[in-house]
Amino acid sequence: MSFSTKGEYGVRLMVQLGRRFGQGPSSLAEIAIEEDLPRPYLEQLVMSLRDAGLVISTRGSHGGYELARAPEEIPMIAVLRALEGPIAPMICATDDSELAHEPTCDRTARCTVNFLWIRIRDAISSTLDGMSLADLVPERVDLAATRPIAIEARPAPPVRSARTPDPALA
Amino acid sequence: MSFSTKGEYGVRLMVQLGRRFGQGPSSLAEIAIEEDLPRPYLEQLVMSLRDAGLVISTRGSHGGYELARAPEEIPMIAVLRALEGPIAPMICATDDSELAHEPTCDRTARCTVNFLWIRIRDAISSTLDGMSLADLVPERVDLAATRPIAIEARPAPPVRSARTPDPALA
DNA sequence: AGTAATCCCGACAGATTAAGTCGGAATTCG
DNA sequence: CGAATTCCGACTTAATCTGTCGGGATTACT
Repeated sequence: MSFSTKGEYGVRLMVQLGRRFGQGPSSLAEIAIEEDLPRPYLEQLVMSLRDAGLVISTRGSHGGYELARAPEEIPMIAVLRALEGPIAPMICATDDSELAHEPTCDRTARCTVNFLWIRIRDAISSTLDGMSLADLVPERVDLAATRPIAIEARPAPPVRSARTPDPALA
Repeated sequence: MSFSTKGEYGVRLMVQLGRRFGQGPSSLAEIAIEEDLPRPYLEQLVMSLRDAGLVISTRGSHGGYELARAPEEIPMIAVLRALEGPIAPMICATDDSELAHEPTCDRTARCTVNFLWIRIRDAISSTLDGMSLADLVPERVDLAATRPIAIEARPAPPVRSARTPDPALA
């Protein structure tokens, strides 16, 4: 069970953009060097982020990418969905799962097991719901200093809402 | 982000064994037919489960597999770990992750991002901690009838309440 | 206008892994 | 003995992920 490195690289890219938020567009080449990642590959990833409305691009000289909104307004679940697709621990644990497979619910354990995947999916979703990019933007040093608070003070993500409607959140 | 079908098949196998608990060993061929899964592949999977001490095997004629303990005593996290390896959403998010990579914590976002994987890993772990094989063993019909109880009776998972799983895509 | 920087995008290659198969050896029951 | 069954390693095939390449489009600056 794992995410792909696509997710890893993409999140690192977003963190870099988060650090530079408000400074105008940053070029991919710059970030690729800073993070020591292959630039051509980042080019692929950033397109998913752009299509999801999480970053905006500026073409031409002195162009680059920047966050579409402040890091606080970018839920991590949107980032990972853009990079990795829907959060589904198993193919059947997507939207339609609850009823779509009823007809095949004979004596096999298929649908029974589905219950498990849905629970896991919800656990991941609610964790991610409680995190925004801002939670990852500080440098490691800062993060380490506040970590006990960061972890304990946010036990069960209270699913904060009432913020600008998220276009990437479907 | 997903589990492999190895996990799916393996859990279904475990559910079948759970249904037959106390009836002596069941052959794989039998279960493969019931679940409509390739028997040779199940053979591979069940070895992981055996090595993990979750099932015991009886060789020879009239042999087969059976649960090593009652379904209530088999936490689902053990089943998935046996089938899929450690619950690590990213390679670095295993136990040692916290300190092993400190030296490489320069200005890149690598370790910062690690924080995210650890949160996700913990969310999955605590969900799975609250479930045993017994929660999946009843037939689908029975499960549906008793589900509210099955969920509430185990307070552990910090998953949001008994509401039916969010149909709005993870 | 020209040039350099940058995004944009499709196609491709290589590596890795997952999924599934096969054949046969070892073990046990009747 | 012979049938049923676990056990186990090797193999194949298919898919996916990771990463590369080449060039076109767009813009800022001089």
